[in-house]
Amino acid sequence: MTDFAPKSDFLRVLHERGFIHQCSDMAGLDALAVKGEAIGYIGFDCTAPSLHVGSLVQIMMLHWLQQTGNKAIALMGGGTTMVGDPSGRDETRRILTVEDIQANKRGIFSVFSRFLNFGEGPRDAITIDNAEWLTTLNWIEMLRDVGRHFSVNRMLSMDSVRLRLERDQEMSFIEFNYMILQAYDFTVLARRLGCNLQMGGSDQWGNIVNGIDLGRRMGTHQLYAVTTPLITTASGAKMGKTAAGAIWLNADQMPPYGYWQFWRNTEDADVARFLKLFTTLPMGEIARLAALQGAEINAAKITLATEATALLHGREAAEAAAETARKTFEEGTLAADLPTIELSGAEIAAGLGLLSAFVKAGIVPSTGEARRQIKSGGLRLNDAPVSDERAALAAGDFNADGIAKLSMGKKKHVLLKLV
RNA sequence: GGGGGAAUGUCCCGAGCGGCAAAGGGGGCGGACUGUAAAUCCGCUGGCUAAGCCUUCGCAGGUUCGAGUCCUGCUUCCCCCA
Repeated sequence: MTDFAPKSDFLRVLHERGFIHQCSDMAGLDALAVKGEAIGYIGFDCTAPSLHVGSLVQIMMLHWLQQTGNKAIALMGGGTTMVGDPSGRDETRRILTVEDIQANKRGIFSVFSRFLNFGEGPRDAITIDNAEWLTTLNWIEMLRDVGRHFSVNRMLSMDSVRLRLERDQEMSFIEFNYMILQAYDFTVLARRLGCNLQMGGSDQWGNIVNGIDLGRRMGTHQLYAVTTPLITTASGAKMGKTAAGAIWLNADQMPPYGYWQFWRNTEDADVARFLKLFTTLPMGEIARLAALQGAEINAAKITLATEATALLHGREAAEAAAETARKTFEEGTLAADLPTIELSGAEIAAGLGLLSAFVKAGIVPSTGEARRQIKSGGLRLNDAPVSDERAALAAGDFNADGIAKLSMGKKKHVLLKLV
């Protein structure tokens, strides 16, 4: 793969930016993409109301597919989510209700329009829900048309199944069928939309290749597979899964400022890789940023944060987040658009304890935690360390605009605003 | 169907002679060092109106001054035999 020089913009971009882990047939796919005839899809589970950063690599791949003149399909797994993908899971997924799945689908779709141009034109991206064909399948027909092409012997040898069996972990029949449905999706998309490429994370390789196989047996045109490497941080942690919660892509679950901060805090060793994967900056510019050493690399992190945030939330929100961070961290001044909690004057007059104020601001989960943080010197009111657990907020703690700043650690800041 | 084992601090793993807010990890949070980085070191890691009070060891009862620990029943999971 490394010695292959793609002729198509699509594969060249994916290759130089580090998106490709495996590909079923580089030359074959390249030939299609050169003509702008690659029609690729990625399936997205509807298990949560928003996608998180972990799905961003796939979204970026669709983005590039479209940007390089090919057709992108975002497949919503409204049907497959009812079954549950066992890949990479030790335990059976919780079975979601149909209503939940529908709600999740709406939340997830809102993100795609940021990265893809949807429409009716030949180069426009489209979205489609596999519930459309999966939910009306007839069991006997399915067995005869599709099931006969699957060898149970081979299914048992697939990682997603084998690993479970080897560890004596339960795998229910419904999950066992997941790979059949995903393979079937590929052939349906091939027949309906001329789709010829499925992309996904490296854990999807088995499922995707099954689809290619099924396509051949069912007489579709040649299908192709591309998978991305599993993206982890240099320290080995999975992307986007912090203890504070996942890094969601929907703004109502992860506001632009928080999203910007996530990228700003990237480890040094990850900066270059992430710039390539998660921004659309030209490679030359990335090379320049990647060459920065020591503390200067912070400039690259700021660029990474702003560019990545701009892709998702728009340039304006990204610049605003950058500015808020600059004021807060570099100048130490109040930035008005830090997360803000409103308080009434009456609450202050009634004597709101500082501990409770920190809880109210969502900085700590309990007053007990607030006490502990005070002991280790982690809490600050208007940048002055809090030392007295029994202190109460006073009118004097608020500035002329009726704002006080509560902080924990270096990074967590919340404004209290009198209304 | 028969026999055996397991469930612990609501993030995970895990120890726990009847005196237990419960060992030890991991993770996380805070502090120091730095550059809003990594690595390292230190501290913390049930709740509250806090020298006190309340609630935790699968569920429900029981024995006991006192139960995570003993007894009974139930639930779920695993293993062996059929």
